[in-house]
Amino acid sequence: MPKVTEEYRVSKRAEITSAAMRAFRRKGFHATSMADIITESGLSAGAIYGHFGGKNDIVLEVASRVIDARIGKVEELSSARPLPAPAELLRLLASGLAHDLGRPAMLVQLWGEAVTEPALRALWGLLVGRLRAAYCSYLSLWHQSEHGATVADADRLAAEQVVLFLSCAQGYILQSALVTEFDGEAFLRSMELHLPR
Amino acid sequence: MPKVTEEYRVSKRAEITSAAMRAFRRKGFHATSMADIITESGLSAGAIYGHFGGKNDIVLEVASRVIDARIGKVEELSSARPLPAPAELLRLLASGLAHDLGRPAMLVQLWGEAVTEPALRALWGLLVGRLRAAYCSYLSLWHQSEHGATVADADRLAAEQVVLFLSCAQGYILQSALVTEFDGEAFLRSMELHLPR
DNA sequence: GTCTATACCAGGATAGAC
DNA sequence: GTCTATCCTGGTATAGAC
Repeated sequence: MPKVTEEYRVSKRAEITSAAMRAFRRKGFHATSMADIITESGLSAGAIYGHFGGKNDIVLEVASRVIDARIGKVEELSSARPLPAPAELLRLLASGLAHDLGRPAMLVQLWGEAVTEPALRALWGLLVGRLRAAYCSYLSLWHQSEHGATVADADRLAAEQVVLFLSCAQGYILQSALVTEFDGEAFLRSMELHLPR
Repeated sequence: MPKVTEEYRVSKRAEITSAAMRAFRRKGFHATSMADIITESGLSAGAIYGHFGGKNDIVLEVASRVIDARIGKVEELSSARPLPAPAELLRLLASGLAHDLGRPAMLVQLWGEAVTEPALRALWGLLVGRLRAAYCSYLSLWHQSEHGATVADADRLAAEQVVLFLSCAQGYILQSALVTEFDGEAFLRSMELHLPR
């Protein structure tokens, strides 16, 4: 295969994915039809089906992008000095998410979809596993640097606490998607006060 | 209107709602079609549309039932003595939910749906508001009885913390619906260790 | 690779008899 | 109130020309 063709293919997929994200962001996930994606991309049905197997395929790509960005952020912040505090990390994740998606309604719809779509569910499991691992090593570093814990103690604490932090991130996403008068700042302040430090 | 007719109407609605819940529990929410509900109920399309405006209507009823049961549980446990600890309350809610729904996949799909269905979203907002209020007064009682806090202090603490507890409940639901090898016990133990007490 | 046009299907809802 | 049969819409995916 000639290299130009491969590059072209990749960039075309990215272009379509971006268009889909814009559409999803505007109308939500279920309400967006292939016709919407076609319009938004400026391409045609045929062109899109030449690059993706179908709507499901596109969704997988979009999900990867969004969650990958979060994993990248946690990893990046893990090597920042001074290390941000746990609640501060949540705040930074939230603002990155808001920047990418506006209201993260799309993610909530993605969860709903993953319940019945095996491929999406598998992908989600994989990505959240990686996110958890990244969060876990961040937490371990935090306990070492902030409280001078031994590596073993820090790892154990991190493993226990990571599920709590993930839940808070998920709760934040859910509530900001569904509660009309959601007060993100109040939520994050509450995390600062009452999450383990 | 004659009383028998009204009673009949109510019991018929309940019968249909139960059938719908069984179907949802088995196949998930989106994958369940009206045809499935019709089969499961042993009734006909006409009969069902005589009692509900459509699928959406049925969903609203189901959602009410499920969340109402949770609210009732929190209120009931608030007057139990000795008052269960916060993490214990979560454990009891989780087991009640498992009893009603098995894997609470249906709830996650409901969230996804609520993003785009205004009626469902409004209902969800209302119900979660009530759940939050119930949880809040429970937490206040807890701080008073366990730590001898003044009413004012207990109320303030409760208001700050309630969002954290709700997030944990939501995280539990999400993860138990989507993570194949989800370990509910480990999750709850982690809550016991690291949530405020 | 991409376009237009269209086949095809699932599923929610209704009509009309009883 | 309930049944059967059927309509109709919205939406995915494909066929075939360029």
